[in-house]
Parts: sequence; C-alpha cells; structure tokens
Amino acid sequence: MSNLTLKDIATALGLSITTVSKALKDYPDVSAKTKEKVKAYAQEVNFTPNAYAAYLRTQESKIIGVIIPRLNHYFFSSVLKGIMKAAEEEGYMVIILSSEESYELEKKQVNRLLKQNVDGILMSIADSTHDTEHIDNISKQNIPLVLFDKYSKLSECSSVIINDQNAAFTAVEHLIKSGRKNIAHLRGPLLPQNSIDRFLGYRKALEKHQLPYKKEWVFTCQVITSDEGYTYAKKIIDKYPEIDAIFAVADMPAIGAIKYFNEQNISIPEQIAVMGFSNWKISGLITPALSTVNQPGETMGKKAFELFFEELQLIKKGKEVKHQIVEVETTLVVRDST
Amino acid sequence: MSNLTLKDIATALGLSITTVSKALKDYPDVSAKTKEKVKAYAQEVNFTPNAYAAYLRTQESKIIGVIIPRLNHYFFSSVLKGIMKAAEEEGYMVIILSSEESYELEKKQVNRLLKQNVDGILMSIADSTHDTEHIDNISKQNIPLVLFDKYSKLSECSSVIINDQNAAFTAVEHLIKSGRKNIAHLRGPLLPQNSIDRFLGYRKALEKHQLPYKKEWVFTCQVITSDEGYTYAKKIIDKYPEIDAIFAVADMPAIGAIKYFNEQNISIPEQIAVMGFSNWKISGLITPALSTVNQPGETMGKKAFELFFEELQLIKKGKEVKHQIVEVETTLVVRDST
DNA sequence: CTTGTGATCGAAATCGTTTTCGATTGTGAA
DNA sequence: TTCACAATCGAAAACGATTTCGATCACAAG
Repeated sequence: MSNLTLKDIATALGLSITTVSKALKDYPDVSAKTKEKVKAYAQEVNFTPNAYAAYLRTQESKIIGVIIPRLNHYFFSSVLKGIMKAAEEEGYMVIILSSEESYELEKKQVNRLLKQNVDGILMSIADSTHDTEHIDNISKQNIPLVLFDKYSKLSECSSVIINDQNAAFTAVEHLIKSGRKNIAHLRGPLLPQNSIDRFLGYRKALEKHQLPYKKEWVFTCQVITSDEGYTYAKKIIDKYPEIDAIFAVADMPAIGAIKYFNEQNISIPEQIAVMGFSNWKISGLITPALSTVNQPGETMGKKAFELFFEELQLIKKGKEVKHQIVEVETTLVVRDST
Repeated sequence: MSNLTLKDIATALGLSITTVSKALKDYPDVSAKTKEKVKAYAQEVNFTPNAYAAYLRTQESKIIGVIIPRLNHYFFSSVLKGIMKAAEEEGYMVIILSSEESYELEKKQVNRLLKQNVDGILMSIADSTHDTEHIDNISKQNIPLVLFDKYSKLSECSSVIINDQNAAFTAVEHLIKSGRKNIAHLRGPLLPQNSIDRFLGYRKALEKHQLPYKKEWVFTCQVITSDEGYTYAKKIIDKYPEIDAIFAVADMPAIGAIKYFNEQNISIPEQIAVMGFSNWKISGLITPALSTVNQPGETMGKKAFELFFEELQLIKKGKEVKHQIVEVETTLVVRDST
C-alpha cells in the first residue's frame, strides 16, 4: 500500500524499469501484450508515478502558485474556487499564498513560489505594490504569469480583468436614471488602477448627464472596509445633506454606510440610495438588499487558469507566447438600496 | 539567475558537490574557512536547494495539504489563514483542496494529497462523510493527520475543536436570562457531530432553566444557508407566534431569519430575538447586528498546524505519537439582535 | 621511523522516473 | 544461407541533493 515504484512493478512482472515506464506511457516500442499486462497490474496495485522524481526529469511540477492580497475576502475566494476547479481538471495542484496587501510580503511570496518551481503563477497584485520588478522576474524565468482583477500596465503578461470604468459608469448611470442628482463617491485608494477606473466611470456618467462634478463629494477609503463607509456616511449626512445617492468602490464600504443610515433611521433608498460594487454574497442579505455590480469571480479564476495553461503549452512547444487581456462581463444587480 | 545547483557552486569555487552541500548544512567535517566561503557565495547568488531533488533523498516535501468542505466560507477561510501563517513560519507550503461537502470528492482529494506525498494533512470532514476508511488510510501511511472543527469519534487522530455543546448552552442561556421563554432552534443536518452537540446544548439550557422542550420548535437546515433561515422564519411567524427567540446553528440561517423579520417589520429583538453561531464578519454589519458565538477560526488553524508539526517531529524521531484533542475557547458576542 | 589520530575533503551510491541509444530477437527478401 | 529491417526490450545516463564511506594529509606519540 505504501508507495510503490516502477521498480516494484518491474520485478513483480519480470520486466525492466524502462519497459514498465514506457508501457504506462504508451511508447510505440512496447508490444501490445506487455502494455496490457503492465497497465492491468499498475491499475491493480494503484500505482501512480512519484511526482518529485518525475519533476527531476521533466521539470514539470504540476503545481501552480496563486497569490491573492487577502484570504478572507469573498471575491478572492470566488476566484480561488474557479482556479482550483479548472486546475483540478487538468491535474494541477494549487499552492495559495497571501500578500496581505503588502508589497514586501508579495515580493517574498513570489520568490517562495519560484523556489518551489511551480509551473505557473496566477496573482492579483497588492494595492500597495508600486513597482513590478518582482513580477518581471517571473516572466524572465520563462514561467507563465497571469494577473487577475488587479493588473499592471507596466508588466508584460496576460490578465483577466473587468472593465471597471464601464461597470462603474453603468452603476452611476443607473442612479441618475432613477432620479438622483447629487451623487457622492466613496473611492478606493489612489494606487490600484481599479479605484482610478471606477472613479473615472463615476465622472464620465456625471459628465454625460450634465451633472456637476464636486471634488468634496469624493471620499477616499484608504483601506476598503465597512468602517470607512460608516464614517463617511456620517460625514455625508452631517455636512452634505443634499447628497441623495452614494456610489461606493466596493460592497464593504456600501454596507458600512447602510449600517449607519439604518441606525439613524435614514430611509434607503428614499432619502439616500446606496450602490456597491462586486456583489458579495452578503450584499443580498442585508436590509435593504444592496444594489451592486456583479463581478464574476469564479469565471475570472477559471479563465485565468486557462490563460496559464495555453501559455504553458506554447512555451513547451517553444512557440512565441502572445499575452492576452481578457475582459469578463459584469452585470448590474439592482436590489432594494437604489 | 535561473536556478543554479550545487554543482554550479562547486565548480565556481573549485570544490566538490559534497563539500558544498555539507558546508551549507554545517557538517562538522568541513573547515570553518570553506564554510564561510561557500555560504558567502551561496548568499551572493541567492542559492536555495531544489525542493524536488531534496525530497527524493529526505522524503520530506515541506508541503502540507488542507481539505475544507467549502472555499467561500468565512469560518474556513479564517482557519486557512491561521494554518498558512503558521506554515509559512516553519517554511511549509500549503496545498488547499475543497471537498464541496461531498464524501466522494473528499475521498478523491485525500488520495490526491497522498499521491503528492505531502508531509501532513489537515482537514475538516464533509457533512456527508459517513465512514472513515479514507481518513484511516492517512494514518496508515504514517503521515500526520489533524482534523479541525468537524471531527470524527471513529478515527484515531489529533483534532482542534470547540466545545459545541457548552457554547450552544451558553448562547441559549443568554436568551433565557434576557427573558425569553419560547425558544426555537434552527439546527443543522443530522450527521456532523457539531449540529448534534449544538442541539444538545440547546436542550440542556432549556432543561436547566425548566423550560419545556418542544420537538416542533426544532427546524432542521439540510444545508446551512440563509435561505433556510428565511423560510423557517416565515414558518415560525405563521405557525408559532408564541416563539420569542431563535437560536440558529450558524450565522447564515440567523441572517436569513433576520432578513425575513426585517421585511415583515417584525422588531428584533423586541418581538423576537435571534442568535447565531460562528461570528462571521458580516454578522456585525447587518441591522440589527447579530448576537452570536465567536468561533476563533484563525486560532484553530494555527493550533492545527502546531499539532501537525509536533506529530511530525515525533514520527521523525521514531517516537510514539499520542493524539491530542485541543479545545479552543469560544466567547459569547452580544450585539443588538438579543 | 612507524603508527595512530584528527581534520578535511570527495567519490559514489541513492532517491524514482524519463529517455536515449543500443542490443537482441525474428521475419522475409535476395 | 545471408542480409536487411522491423519489432521488442533493457542498460545506462541523466535530473539535483544527500549521505555513507573512504581517501588524503599533517602532525603528535610511541
């Protein structure tokens, strides 16, 4: 039961290690009869080749690494699920690491994966990541790299993203079309492109519908938490009572804002509408249920693995790899908060 | 830059592979001077031994496998976080697999990990798992196994658990002490011990305070979702208006119930109190904030890794391993729903 | 001068699989 | 009968690190 080897099979069947190995891999220079015999026996004793020994020759570990900024995060968990499902189908194992939104830790995790000789790396870069040297190192080692959600304009690699700007535009336009005129924005940190794009989508929607853009109605969440939403909600009510809608960069701040409004008996959406972004499971469960933009994490994960796998095949064949940027569709989810 | 080997270092320094290897591992039969030289050079070129080649000799992969029933699940994500942090400190990588609460898939994932030659397996068994043959196979291969949260009375291995019965007892007693007399229970499926224990804690609390136990006030959630809570909340209001409190087996059903009550303008906790279990992040963010039992996932994960690591050391030294059951403390979290 | 001892170093086997390159048969054609 | 050519098989060299077991040398003790 405890792991047996090619040698064991060879001696059991009176063959050489070579022949057993070849029989199992359908080499043409093994007779049909011995192939039968070997395969039957291998099946019987439940043999699978030792992954580490195989690696030494093939240089393929059949393991990919995934780095996400946070573990305890609905969206990233969804992406993971998509990646892991797709990986399983192709016989890959997944090693998961978290950067905890730290640039330093992210660099370290990339190095750990490179040392582990993973066959590829899928990652979403941390908000605080400002240079891409560690990322470029991956491509230099000629192993496939796929970014998802967060991506970098600076590095050459495939990515799976959504169109943040368009999605935000649609969300804000929905607020406008439902009659709101004074729309605030809880934006994300200054660095990742996603916050910027969502902010730009917000501005574009205002512009298109000839609503004035007011700088003081944009509030920056340094960390994307419900607390920030809660705090800004209070500020909005106190200082800018004319605001009749909030578009938040993510569900969490939106939920924080709703919590504050609920506590103050401010009616949603009558007095103020709230719009989130991402469609976390929880957003459908609070009262009032949060309108948001659905960001299909599982699909993105699946797609990210597929991009990796395609690139790997090209590299193995020695062909040129062309990096792809795949945009996944988002959808507007209208619930009770708007 | 691309991975160099002991041989590269050896030729660069005019030494043998053996000596380089020994120098790096502080063997006594290498002079201090050459140790210096080798270590300095290895540092300079950023050498780390190839994990797979090392495995072939040492039979240690420095990888552990983790199987959880669900990926997109706040509690299990927290456990993962604890495991991964602890693993990182000891230089271990973590391969994560999901059983999706399926017994068949769980068996398959265990086998995948065994084939991968992981150094240990940490897992939380699926609700639907009814026999433990696949689990016992792990111990037979003499690799450490640690269960967490869900555990099995049938198999011999270490576990990290909470005292579900006591925790539930405390939760229900809190409802009673705040004046509730007619307390319903949304219990979990019949199989995992956890649901049973929480149910038993509920009964014990009723008993101690001389409240009658009514079978028809116990509602079974086959799957632990908010939908079930929502549905049962409706049923409770319609059929048993005398019920003034609900103790749910988990936060999700509790949140579903609260959603229904909110929609019907039934005041919480005045008309009916609601108590959850687990303390998911979301439970503090809904209105009213959910009272619940804090189940410290990260601590449990950390502890689970420590148990694995202890066992591994014992096995390596050829000593007898004694399995431990570690109980982690839970705390009552009183918020606005009770 | 021999012998023994300690201090350094390397050759070589090993882990289990893959793959190249021969070696060995048997068959049919010349 | 001899030669060419498939058809089958196996020996052996990798992959990179670890570890056993000697080998070498210097130097002190006898």
